[in-house]
Amino acid sequence: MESESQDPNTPRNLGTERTEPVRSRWTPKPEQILILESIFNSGMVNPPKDETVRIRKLLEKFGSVGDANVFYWFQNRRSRSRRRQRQIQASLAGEQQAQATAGGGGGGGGGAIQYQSGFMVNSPCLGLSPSSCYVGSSSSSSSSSCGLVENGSVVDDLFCYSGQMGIPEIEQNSSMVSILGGSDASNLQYQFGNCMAMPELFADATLPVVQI
Amino acid sequence: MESESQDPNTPRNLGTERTEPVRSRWTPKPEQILILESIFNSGMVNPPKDETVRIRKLLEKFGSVGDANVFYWFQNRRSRSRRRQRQIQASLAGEQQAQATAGGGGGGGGGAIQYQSGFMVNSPCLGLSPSSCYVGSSSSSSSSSCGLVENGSVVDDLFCYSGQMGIPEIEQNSSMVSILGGSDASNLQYQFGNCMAMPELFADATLPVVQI
DNA sequence: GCAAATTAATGATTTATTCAAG
DNA sequence: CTTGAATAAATCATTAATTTGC
Repeated sequence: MESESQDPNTPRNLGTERTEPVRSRWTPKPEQILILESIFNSGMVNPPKDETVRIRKLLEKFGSVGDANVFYWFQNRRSRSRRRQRQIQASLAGEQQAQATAGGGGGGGGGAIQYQSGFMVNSPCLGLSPSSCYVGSSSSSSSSSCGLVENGSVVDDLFCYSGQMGIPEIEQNSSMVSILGGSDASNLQYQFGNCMAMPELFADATLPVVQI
Repeated sequence: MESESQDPNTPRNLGTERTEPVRSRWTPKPEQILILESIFNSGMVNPPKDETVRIRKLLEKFGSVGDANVFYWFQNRRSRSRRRQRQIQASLAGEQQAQATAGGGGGGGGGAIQYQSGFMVNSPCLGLSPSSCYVGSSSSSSSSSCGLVENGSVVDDLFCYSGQMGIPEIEQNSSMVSILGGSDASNLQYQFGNCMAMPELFADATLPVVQI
């Protein structure tokens, strides 16, 4: 009720408008990206809702996040990973025009992404269960309730994924390096989140309430 | 660790699975469809979140619904409306192969769908605001808190959309007729909603909590 | 060094497609 | 076959990198 919210105008910017709601977006912290990447690389590329909540709670130790942000992240991650894979395939096909079925070994090439749209046991290593899920925050973290230690080697432990990972997909280049380099968990610039209209994202579907 | 024998496949059911949660889906009541159609036809083809909640609350007077159901309904409605439009266009183009720009009047043809990705003032007639939004439930409604009367003519009033509608799109054929024919608001077969894993649909995004 | 301008990366939204219940 | 649900693809829009001129 009381839906007398602010002026429902300005779907996008009008250019000369200054009363923009300035819909700001979540900016994941380096540690959060680490966690997300590790989960994704561990094979859980499409976590179900309950797992997403768990992931969100874990990420919240490093800055405020919403479930939707986590969901979006995985969705985008999946999509872009797939697209990159396709582009690689296309460029290879275009490059070697007619040299198909070159029986290269299993190591380097592109691996097919294995979805698991329904469920998944758990992330093998980072697991989200109270196992050894430690993230190294480089300096002056408050050591909150979750056991987060600052260390460099545990970051590698984060990526252990118990031997077999879901997606090979060699792409440590993008952000991981800079993360491990210049991480500083002190700046908590928390956005405010006006989220005027996100059409997706609803909590209840398929009748959570019965309501006779 | 426990990755062996947990075949990460089964994106959907394997068919032979018996421990299926049996994801049952929402079955909108005729009155609910009426409301939804009227809102859609009134021009609000993509209601923002708060409007969706309002719509859901209105629909709940006729049976249990979730916000996600409402969102899905509009999404599918938009999509299929557009597809039908396209098919009509395609068939027309294929039929009259080269007779383009036949200056026919404004009445019949296909109108372009006008999205409103961000907001919308309100539904003109049905409005969801406590205006004259009455839906005719054919018999023995409980006349709950919202002023819902049973009447045949108000159904036409429901579709009034105050003079100018958003999408002409002649398609009263599909469901509206059967609705007005065999409506009976008494059967409240409420589903249970197990919703094992709906990856979309989350309530919070863009940092609802601050949580320093 | 710094800030405006430009580009790249990516979070969020919408559309198209697919699957499956009824 | 219709249509609710789910997901992938495409697109939009904002934030971070970066370049550029001073």
